[in-house]
This record gives sequence, structure tokens and C-alpha cells, in this order.
Amino acid sequence: VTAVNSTARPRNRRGEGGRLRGEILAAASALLEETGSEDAVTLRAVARRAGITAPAIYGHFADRDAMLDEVVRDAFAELTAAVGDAAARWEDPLERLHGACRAYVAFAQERPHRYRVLFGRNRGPGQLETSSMTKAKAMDDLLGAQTFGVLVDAVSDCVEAGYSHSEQALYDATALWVALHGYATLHASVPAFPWPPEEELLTTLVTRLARVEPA
Amino acid sequence: VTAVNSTARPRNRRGEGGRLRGEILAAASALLEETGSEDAVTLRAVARRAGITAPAIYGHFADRDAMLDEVVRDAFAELTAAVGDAAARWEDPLERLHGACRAYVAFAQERPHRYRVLFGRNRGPGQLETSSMTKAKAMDDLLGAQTFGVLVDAVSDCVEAGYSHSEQALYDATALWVALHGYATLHASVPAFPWPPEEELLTTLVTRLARVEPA
DNA sequence: TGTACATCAGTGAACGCGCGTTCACTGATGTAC
DNA sequence: TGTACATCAGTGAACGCGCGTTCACTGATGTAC
Repeated sequence: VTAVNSTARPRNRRGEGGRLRGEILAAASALLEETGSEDAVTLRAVARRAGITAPAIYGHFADRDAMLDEVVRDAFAELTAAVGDAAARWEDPLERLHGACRAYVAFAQERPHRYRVLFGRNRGPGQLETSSMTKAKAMDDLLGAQTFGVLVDAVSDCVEAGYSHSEQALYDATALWVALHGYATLHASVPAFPWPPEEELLTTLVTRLARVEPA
Repeated sequence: VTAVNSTARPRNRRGEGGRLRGEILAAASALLEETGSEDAVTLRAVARRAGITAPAIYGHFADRDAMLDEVVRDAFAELTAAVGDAAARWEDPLERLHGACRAYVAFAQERPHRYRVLFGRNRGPGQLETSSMTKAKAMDDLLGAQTFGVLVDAVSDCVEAGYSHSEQALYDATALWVALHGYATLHASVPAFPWPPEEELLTTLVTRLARVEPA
């Protein structure tokens, strides 16, 4: 039906079957980003997007859930990399902290749907309890913790450099993370709200929650 | 198949057809709360839950979307009422502010799925832009603004009473809202995170963001 | 260098399912005479 | 007080659809001899 399908996709050569795995993940990520709904990332939609047939996906993933798990894992790695790279770009600890926070929010704004899936993934009933956590969920937590670690380090460095009089870097980093996440998600959900300038609001949150000296 | 269906539901009498409307909404809300997914709230599932057949819903709602819109509207009204009632329970402005914030977070924790649907509703691609906002979306914003108004008033009262040295109550209330929303959603998404005691974290957020005197 | 063959990366048809929505209908409830 | 009838709140069967998954298969790629 679609013109896309009429363009024959060259079959991978022997030993290069693994390449399709990456194409499947890319197609799934793109679909997730465009539709904003995890439910729209069906095996058949991903297959159409990747120019293959749906059963071919089973050669690379056990089932639909395994594929989605991988997409989420990738998104977490992207977020951690984005925030980590931004932090590494600054020498001064205070600038580093602000830079990391801006990068965190920027990631959520540039890829709103992908960010949402990180912390808003629907896992069905009962899965909000720790006791019934799946392995994938535990992995998500771990990856989320990596991103959080960048924030903790940035706050700690500010304390050591005398910029912050925070007495509990981990506690204050938690408060800051909470606020960054809140801004990222609320801003995407309620764009019609009369938001103050982003730079200013972020500076306020960092200053007050990480207890750094007002600029 | 189900034992529920074998219990015959008495048909409403003439002029009381409107009662079913409420039963449909209650069934949809319950389903949303139990499954945590908007996609699970299908017309057929709602009908099973309410003890009717699916086509009967069309007598009260134009289509599935209209039904879901109403569920979201109800949830917003609940949130606003919960926060407003909590605020009205305190005489002292500072206690009122803290009480309102605790109520906000408590609502999100007691009805995590219902809270999520308020600000995390999936409206498909392109609907993150203001320009393509639907009437329902605009209504959501309005109702969200009502809840926010309670926060603004609480902060303003603290300023007038001399408890807060906030110079921009609306700005600080925005920062506070962002943090409350962030805590509410992150805490539900990542329960395995080593969260500090809730009372303490909320107090910190209110104190630092609404600029009230440390207790 | 040539050929038979195993392997591998997918294909295409089919299954059963639950969905939103439509349609013609039913039978109890209330009303007009 | 009795009866024919309109109304109203739903029912039940059916439609076409996209889905996840299975199964037997195909045909190009590389390998053994």
C-alpha cells in the first residue's frame, strides 16, 4: 500500500543480521517520539517503519515488551549522556551545576515523549509497589540513579568549592531533581500556563534548592 | 461469563436515565485507577464494569473521547476540592500553606493513576503545541489553574502575615507547584529511590521555594 | 574452479482476540382518552 | 377504572480493523569438498 514498502529493503548479509536490531530500535524510538504513546509502538507499526515484516522482529527480541524495554534503556542512556556531557563542558563547579540542570530540562523539552517514557512508563496495576518490581524496572531505576549521580556530584563540587552552603548534598540534590522533573513534565503538559522565563526559573530552583549564593 | 453479569442490573425508570451517566463515569474512573492506563478504559471494559452493554454508553456520551474527557474533568475537580478543603482547615497562613501542599501530594499518592492522567494525558502527536489545543485541553488548563490558584493565595497570605519574604508570590508559587508536581510523579515512578522522609522534604520545598522562615 | 548443501534473514498467510461503532430491536414505563 | 399507544433505556448481533504471535516457507549467502 505505502510507497515506502515498494522500495525493496536489501536483506542483510550473513553475519550482519544484528544490524536490523539497531534499525528496529531506531524505528521504535522514532515512533514513540512522534506519537507520544507507548501503545502506538506496536510490532506491526515498528515493522512498517523499518521496512520489514512484523515476524522478523522476533529474530531480535523475545516479544514486544522486550523491545520496549530496550527502547527505554536507550533513552535513559541518552539522558545520562546528555547531562554528563553538559556537566563536563564546564570548569567552574557553579557553572557546571547550572549547565547540567539546563541540559536535563533541555533533553525533556527536545524529546518530550522520550523523556516521559523514562519516568511515566505504564506498567499496569500493582507495579507501583517495589515488591512486584520486574527486572527491567530495577534496571530503569539504576539508570535513573546514574543521571541523579551527576546532579549529586555537581552539588557536592559546589559545596567543596565554597559556592554552596548545603549541608547535605544528596538531600539537596534530591530536592533539585524533583523540581527539575516537575518543571520538565509540567511545562510540556501545560504549555498554556504563563511560565516565567526558563533561564530565570531554573536559576531560582538551583539557587534555592542547592543553596548556592544568589548570583 | 462473569458472575457479575449474571446479577441482573435493574433498568432505570423513565426520567432516571441520567443516573446511568454517573455509573458510567464511576466505572471508568475505577478502571483508570486500577489499571493505570487510559488505554485500558475501553467502552467495552467500562460497560462490563457498569453491568451494561457497550452501546448503552452512546446514550450518554458522544463517543469514547467524550467519556474520557469527562473523567479527567472530574479528577481535576477532585484535586482542586482536596487542596482547597485542606487549605480551609487551617487558620494560620503558614500552616495553611503547608497543609495545602501536603494535600496536593497526598492526592497524588492515594490516587496515583488519577493524578497522572491530569497532567500526563496522552493527546497524540502535535498536541503539545498551544495552537492545536482542543477545547477539552483548554478546559484542563483552566481547571489546573484553579488548583494553582489555591497555592498562590496560600503564598500571598503568608507574605501578608509576614511569614514569607517572597517578593513575587505568583512566581514563587509556580516554583513550588513545579516541585510538588515533580515529587508527586517521581515518587510514584521511582519508589525504590532512597527518598528522605516525606514531611521533611515537603517542608524543605515549601520553606525554600515560598521563602518562609525556617521553622 | 565448480557444485551440492547448510545456514541464515527474513517473508507471507493465518489464528484468535478485543476494540469502537452501527443498527434494528425489545419490553417495561408512563400517558391520553 | 381500563386500554391502546408513544417513549425511553437499554439489548444483542454484526461490521471491519489492527493487534501479537505462530508457522511453514523461501531464496540469497557462504562453505565443504
